[in-house]
Amino acid sequence: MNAKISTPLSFVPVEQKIDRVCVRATAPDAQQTRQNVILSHLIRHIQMAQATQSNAFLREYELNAVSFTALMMLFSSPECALNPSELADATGESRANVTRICDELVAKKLLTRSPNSEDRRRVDLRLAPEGEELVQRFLPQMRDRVHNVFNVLSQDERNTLENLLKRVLTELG
Amino acid sequence: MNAKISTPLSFVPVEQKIDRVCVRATAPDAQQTRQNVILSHLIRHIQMAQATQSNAFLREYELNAVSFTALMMLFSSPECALNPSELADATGESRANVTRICDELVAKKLLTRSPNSEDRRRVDLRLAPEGEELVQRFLPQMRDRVHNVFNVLSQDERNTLENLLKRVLTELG
DNA sequence: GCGATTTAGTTCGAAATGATATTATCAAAA
DNA sequence: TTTTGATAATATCATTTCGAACTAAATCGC
Repeated sequence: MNAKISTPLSFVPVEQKIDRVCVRATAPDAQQTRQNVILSHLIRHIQMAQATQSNAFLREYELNAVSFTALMMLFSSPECALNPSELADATGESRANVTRICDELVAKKLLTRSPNSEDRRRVDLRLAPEGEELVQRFLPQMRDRVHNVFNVLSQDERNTLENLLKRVLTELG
Repeated sequence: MNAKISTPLSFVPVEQKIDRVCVRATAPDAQQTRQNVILSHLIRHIQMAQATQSNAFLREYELNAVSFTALMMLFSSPECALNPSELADATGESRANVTRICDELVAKKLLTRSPNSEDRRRVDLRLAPEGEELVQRFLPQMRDRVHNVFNVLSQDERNTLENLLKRVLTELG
């Protein structure tokens, strides 16, 4: 019953291919290109592996990683309320997708939608009590999942990683 | 100041929300939880921003990031050939998706499919000359895109980042 | 004020992706 | 040999996602 998908996440074959790309491409600064591409793919593989694992865990509870993230971001907002566009920024999802996700969450009574009194274009999304309970219930388990992954690094290393990733993200803005 | 007009990618609001999650969750090791969650979301946001940018660039040429990565991985393989499952590992995509992607690439004459002579279950995917040209043509531009992002880091910092990310990915395997 | 522009949110259609079942082949054990 | 199980690839179906078009409401410029 160990349906653990045999996921050979070994990055070695990927890295070898990137090496060969750089050899074949004969770029002027092949070494740096090689490293940049590797960094890019590392991030991609990590993200996909994380999403896959989170989704597999949450599926039993008829949730997915994006919905849970949305609930968590609401959970952590003042009065548990956000606008759809704020939620889109917080989760990284498109606004269209946020609309759909909120449809689902409202249908599940985890979330309420109400018109904003000051700006009638806006909508207030507010976490319902059931949504709050749900977040409280799953947070520890989700925390453990993330925990185990980054615990291979020391505190210093985590600080370094955080700093480096933030600078990279800033560059993408 | 903080309200940067054209920067929806600002991570600051996300980080503030993560902070509040940790405060509310009252975990025993809130500080470390906070950092782990931030790291997780940083990686997610970087990956999504990268994918969005690459897709936007490649769309003009009726390609997407995944297809291009597939072509690149073939480009760098011995004899420009791989099996679908190898290609799935190299790209991080599911096998089902690799089948579909290859359907497209074969239709575009960028790729050929032929049965493997030794094991008739297998299929040999081979980059067609047109596919090879295409990779050669776009590689410099794709390289520049990745380049600019990671160039904010020094050589030492890139080495560190590579090392840290590899250890994280290993933990996910 | 008032038209033009911008912004917030949604809708809709198309594209991308994954999970599962299916088919064909190989490998290994009985 | 026959059977059993594993593996490779695909087909099928449902879900997820984004982009573009759209509506409504606010704001800006005059």
